[in-house]
Amino acid sequence: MSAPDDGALRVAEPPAEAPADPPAEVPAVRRRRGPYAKSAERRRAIVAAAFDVFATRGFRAASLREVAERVGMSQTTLLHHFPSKEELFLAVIASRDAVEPVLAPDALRGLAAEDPRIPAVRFADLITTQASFNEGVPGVIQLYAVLVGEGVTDDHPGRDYFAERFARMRAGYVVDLERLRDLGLLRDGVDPAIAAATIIALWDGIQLQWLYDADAVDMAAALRDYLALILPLPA
Amino acid sequence: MSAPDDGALRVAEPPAEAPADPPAEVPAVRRRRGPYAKSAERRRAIVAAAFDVFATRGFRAASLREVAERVGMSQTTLLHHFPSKEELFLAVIASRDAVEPVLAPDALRGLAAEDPRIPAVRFADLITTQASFNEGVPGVIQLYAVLVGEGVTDDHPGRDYFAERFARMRAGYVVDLERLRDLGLLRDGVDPAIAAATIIALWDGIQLQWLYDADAVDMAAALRDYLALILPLPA
DNA sequence: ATTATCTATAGATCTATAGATAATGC
DNA sequence: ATTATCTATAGATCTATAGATAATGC
Repeated sequence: MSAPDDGALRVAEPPAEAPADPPAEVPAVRRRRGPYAKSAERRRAIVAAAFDVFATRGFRAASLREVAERVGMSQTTLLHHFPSKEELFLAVIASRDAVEPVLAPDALRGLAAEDPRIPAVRFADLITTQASFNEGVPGVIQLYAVLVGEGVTDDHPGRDYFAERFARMRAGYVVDLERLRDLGLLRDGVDPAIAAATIIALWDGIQLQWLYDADAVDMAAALRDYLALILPLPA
Repeated sequence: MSAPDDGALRVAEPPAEAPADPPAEVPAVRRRRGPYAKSAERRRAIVAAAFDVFATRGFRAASLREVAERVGMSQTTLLHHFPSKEELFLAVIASRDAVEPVLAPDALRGLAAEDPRIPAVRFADLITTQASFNEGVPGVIQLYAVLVGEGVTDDHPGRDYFAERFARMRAGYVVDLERLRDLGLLRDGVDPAIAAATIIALWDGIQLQWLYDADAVDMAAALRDYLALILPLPA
């Protein structure tokens, strides 16, 4: 609950070419007091409201006025806390990354402790557990789907974020899949790089179909079935 | 090249409660002449420009002024041809559906004419051929990715279109996969409904990654590798 | 005479800044 | 004294309509 900004004075590094001769006791810059106690909570409320507005409207069509209205403040007060729409956007996607599933995997139940397939089962279970968890927070899925599509448009503030996110996730899965391959747990002929991109692609794509018709697809089943094709998972 | 609208007079059906007694020769409604010769070409130019603007900006952030500017007409003239932004949108997605690949499948090459796997090879080849073709028209991929994400936002004119498109495509693939299953060409344990949704999801998702970094993923390879997991495709 | 095109503009936004007042805390 | 909040507003949009003029074709 403690704010990351502790209110301490932070001064930019002096430029290297500045002659080192400032009188020690001169407070050339007035001390900044930092945000008040309720500020962190206000910011959280703003980010939460912006999360919903961005998810239901997209970044560009979302208006700061609507976000402020939901929080119950004026649009200019909102801009006091987040000096631009883009900074608010970055705070929203950072908050999205903080959503983590309550891990309750029990896929290993009934599996002998010495079963060599355990690493593969764990890997698959982490993915399907997250997918099932996400079904309970549809706003998170919608925010992601809307912004990741909008992100490829010109001058979108999310472009770099999503490009890096994809690269990071692919690299992470590649490491996992190579490890599984080295344990003899990856089906012959499966390329870890292609499988990593495929897991992410399948996940993103099935979420999209789910947003259009939640009854028409089973997100966890689609992921599990793919993973069962490339890993030795118990039926 | 011929316009679907042939310029013939089309009158709305008279309301059922109207007493059937109009003097036969009275032209109560003046004859409409229909669009002039150059109108169809103008409309095509508008749709082409709107295609690009929607792809680079999304539907909501796109402006009719920018579309009109690209065509070289005033924004109000554009509205003469398409009476609202939404009607223009519908014309754009209709034009997208008209993009078809130049089919040049040669996956069957080297396959004996009597090889029983031919239906599976054909099915996979249609998909990967389309995927490879799409790489040559990145605007088509981007338009789709941007709009299908934006489509889940409130009151978006594309929502129904995409919902129906997903349903139609899933149903189509299910028919294909059930046929393959009946021929003994679908791997045991693969559910046609889940595999149909998976093919579409994987395709959409890999296109998204490709838009963010075209060098990082191989769209056709990802699709081919998945299909090779569920169908008996020659290496 | 109808269609195509334009200028002008209504009416409703939008983000962001200026500057005043109220609340908080050193 | 600094932060938080508000009203007022600048300046730039946006879609769509009204109404006039030009081009086309029955």
